[in-house]
Amino acid sequence: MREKTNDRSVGRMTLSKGEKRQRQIYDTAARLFAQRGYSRTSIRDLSEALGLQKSSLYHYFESKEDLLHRLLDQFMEEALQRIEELCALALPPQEKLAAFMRLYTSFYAGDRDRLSLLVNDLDCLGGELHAAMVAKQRRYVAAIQGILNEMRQAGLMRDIPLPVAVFAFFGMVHYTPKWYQRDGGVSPEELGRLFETIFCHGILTGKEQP
Amino acid sequence: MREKTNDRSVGRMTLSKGEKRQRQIYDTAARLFAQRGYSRTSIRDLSEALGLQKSSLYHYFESKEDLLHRLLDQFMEEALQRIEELCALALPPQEKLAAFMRLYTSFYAGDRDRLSLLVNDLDCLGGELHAAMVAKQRRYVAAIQGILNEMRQAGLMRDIPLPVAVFAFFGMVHYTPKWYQRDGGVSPEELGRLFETIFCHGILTGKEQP
DNA sequence: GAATTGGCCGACCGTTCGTTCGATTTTTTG
DNA sequence: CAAAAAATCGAACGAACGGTCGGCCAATTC
Repeated sequence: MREKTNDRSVGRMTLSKGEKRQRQIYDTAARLFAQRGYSRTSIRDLSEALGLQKSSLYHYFESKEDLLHRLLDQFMEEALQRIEELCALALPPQEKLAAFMRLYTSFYAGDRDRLSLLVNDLDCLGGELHAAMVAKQRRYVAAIQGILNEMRQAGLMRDIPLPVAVFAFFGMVHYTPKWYQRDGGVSPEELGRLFETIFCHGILTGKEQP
Repeated sequence: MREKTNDRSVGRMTLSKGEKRQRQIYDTAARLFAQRGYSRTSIRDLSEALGLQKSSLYHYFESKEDLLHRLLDQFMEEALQRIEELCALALPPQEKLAAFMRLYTSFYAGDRDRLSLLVNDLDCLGGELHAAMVAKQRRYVAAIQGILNEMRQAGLMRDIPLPVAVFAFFGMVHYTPKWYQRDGGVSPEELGRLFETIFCHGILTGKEQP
């Protein structure tokens, strides 16, 4: 039950008891970790929230760190897949930039718990696990940096250092777990459009904009 | 040596041995807490970095939580003082907004360690201490929200919900500890001007801009 | 120079942490 | 329905944590 891929579950619609439990554990862990932070949330906290003994949990992950890694890895992998899918499209850079921001924002702000882990607790991983996650993060940065570079060369961008622009955007999105709530009247998709407005008007010259 | 105010030190230029030690301890604590996070940094870590026994540290603060609170309180108090000083000035709202952003950014990005504590470890405080810090934070939010409200009423702002605009800005600045380094070619003051550019063009209509 | 204070040490305490292990119960398989 | 596998339990472990206490040493005060 702790193997990375479960062959029997592909293409089936009913979940076995163990699979249901696994999802329940992962979701609860993400929620608790996001609420109180990974390091201050104990395995005991998690087990009590689930109504299980803490020793029972170790049938679903190898260690607390492994649990965090699985949560982060699944989340980032899905995001990366969608993003690189979008980057492969043949779109004019300006439209690609806007689409990127809408996708990134809506996906991340749409799963507040996981984003919170990504932003706050990634450094709790050590050694290889940490390095692997950082490597995945760099692929995001490279993606948006590539798009912005095109815009710069086309003379469409203000005189702002590329990293400053990139991290201004990441800052907006990655800070959302601290304040944004889905049920507050603004959907993740709307938030994506709003960030697109702010960022595009913020870093682009209006030369070719409507 | 752990009293909140030290009468003998006011208006004197030389620091006693204990006062020097106190600063050394606070600065080292801020650095370590920022590097590895408050909860994962032990009193033992701090004592080893200082070359002292951990019991010795308790002459300078009452508890680990008290130490964090002092770091945050000093930092926020100084920031608030400067900000409310600026807000008291009779400036047109647009200039005030720009000045606010430059001040806020340069002050916060100028002390990466303390900002990191503020963003990441404020929730490690419990009860009254936490409530007091949150109350101070609200004064920032109220300040910038007030300015933006003026701009909105004057019809100078895009159709963006006020909280979204406010936290987009806070997001940019509060995310800087994750990537920004003073010696990377951009000074905190320059960064403030860049964020001003991005944010103002991002949320304001160009109607009354040069 | 004696008395007082502030700074520091080293040993120790109780608690909580993540993790392990063998036994037992529940579910799935043939 | 029996055998195999998966899931859960309860007790225990060593390590690390924040914090305390009494005594020692050096600096300051009178």
